[in-house]
Amino acid sequence: MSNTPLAASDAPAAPSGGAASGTPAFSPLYQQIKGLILQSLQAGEWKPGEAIPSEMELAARFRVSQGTVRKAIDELAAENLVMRRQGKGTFVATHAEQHVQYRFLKLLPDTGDARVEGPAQRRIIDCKRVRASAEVARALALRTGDPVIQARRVLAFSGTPTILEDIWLPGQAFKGLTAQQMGSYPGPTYAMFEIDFGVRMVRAEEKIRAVLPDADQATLLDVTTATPLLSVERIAYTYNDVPMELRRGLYRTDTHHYRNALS
Amino acid sequence: MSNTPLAASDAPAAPSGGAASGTPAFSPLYQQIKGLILQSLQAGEWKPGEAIPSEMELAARFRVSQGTVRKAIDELAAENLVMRRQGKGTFVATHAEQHVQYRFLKLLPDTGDARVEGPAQRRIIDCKRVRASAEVARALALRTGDPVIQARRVLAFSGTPTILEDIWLPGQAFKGLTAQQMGSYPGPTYAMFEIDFGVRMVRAEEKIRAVLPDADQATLLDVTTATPLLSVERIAYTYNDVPMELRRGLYRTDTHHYRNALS
DNA sequence: AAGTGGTCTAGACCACAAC
DNA sequence: TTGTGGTCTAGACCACTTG
Repeated sequence: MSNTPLAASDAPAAPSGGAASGTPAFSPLYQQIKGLILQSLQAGEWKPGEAIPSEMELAARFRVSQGTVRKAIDELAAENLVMRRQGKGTFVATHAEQHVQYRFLKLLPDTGDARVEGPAQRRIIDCKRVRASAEVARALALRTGDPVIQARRVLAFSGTPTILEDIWLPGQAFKGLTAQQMGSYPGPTYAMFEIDFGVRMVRAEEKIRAVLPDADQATLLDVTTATPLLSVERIAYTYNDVPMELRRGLYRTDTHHYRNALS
Repeated sequence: MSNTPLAASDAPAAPSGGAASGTPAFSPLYQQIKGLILQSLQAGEWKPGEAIPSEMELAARFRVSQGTVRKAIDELAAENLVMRRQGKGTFVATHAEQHVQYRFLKLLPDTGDARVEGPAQRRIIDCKRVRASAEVARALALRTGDPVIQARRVLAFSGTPTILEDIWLPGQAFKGLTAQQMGSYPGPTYAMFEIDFGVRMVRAEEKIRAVLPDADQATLLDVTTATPLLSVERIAYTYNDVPMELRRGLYRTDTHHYRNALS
């Protein structure tokens, strides 16, 4: 078969892209296929937790070999966008029934007994509509003054308040989010975002500092204002690197620690 | 060709492993090839920075197809153990001429201008032979009282002391390490470990907390004892998950932050 | 021109899950 | 038994680097 796939409804453009401009911008076929699958994911053609079509079906749809589709899916799986299960199929990743709950939370109890810790108790302090400050607007790629939803909550482990979080969400996408919703949903908040708002967090970046809490923060975490805390500023992104959440966490690290693997 | 490679000097065992014991312990061919390449890397058959044999050569040596070798190398490259360069070959990864210097250091200046920051000024405070405490011994998989080398140093950026590190190394492997060596080597310390001691750090794990410094630490970092600092406890591993370094870092986060990407 | 890694294909067979 | 992802092969061709 020719390297250039035939024209078809879903078929990709010829692999060798690039017009008269400077760089050839060569893009391999499997990357183009990956992009097409990504578009379908983004468009919601397959919902979180559902199976996507089999490799053979996708190969037929895109007029390429199974191996090419496989390599595209390999990369999506490596980025945690889909999940493969031998004998069953490939499924759209979700924060709900994830192998690890709380995929983005790297705070673990100091005791080696990882994840024997029960789910956190949540206490919603606040949840209101506000206007974006310059800083919040920049983080969420909005304009200063745009409507945002701001929430504050405390997570406690076995009765000890351990995490204080301030969360900012674009008002547009999260219209109608209530404190009730934030507090009552069982399971990860990001799962609730998927189900109730169709917003899927795909990756995140964190900036970590050591800080001292102000009086309010100290009270909520049941520590003194002289207790050093971990400040974790997270920006979470959906598809296409669109920021959809700014989250400032204050972590107590007297019985927990932030764990990171380097390679 | 048969799925079972022929017996040869370097040829892997039959792909379907497992004797009469419980689990079949099936291991795909490419994993076995990966293991064999790993052994050669560990044995020093190819030095850091050198090229390993081409895929065709390895395929011939192991009596498998090029595609199988490719998949094995793919995984090694994903783990940063080797580095592929199209048209040139596959090279043993090194901390020396790494694309990013300081592969394991995630502290960045707050200014978005990443890595415009010059190299850190190093000041060795101390470097001596001591006996392992219970804690150090556990981290390095030694016995309490075994000889270890302990070093303390301060890293400064543009004149501001920013990182205070205490480092413990197994005395066995690092016999003869001097303060002179720690201070005078240009480039990453891990590169010096490779060249002078043949020890290659392959991955690491960090536990991060917020702490207050004691008087000594505060003095060395030019802060007060009320200044919250990031405590970064790192264990670095060579091949086969053998721990070879314990490092406790104190980071000032007034002009820098610890950056982490989640996916 | 020769050698390397990178892409793409087509087909065979294996392991796993569900019916 | 059927269908899924997973492995393995063999061969063709492309892109990049070096001589």
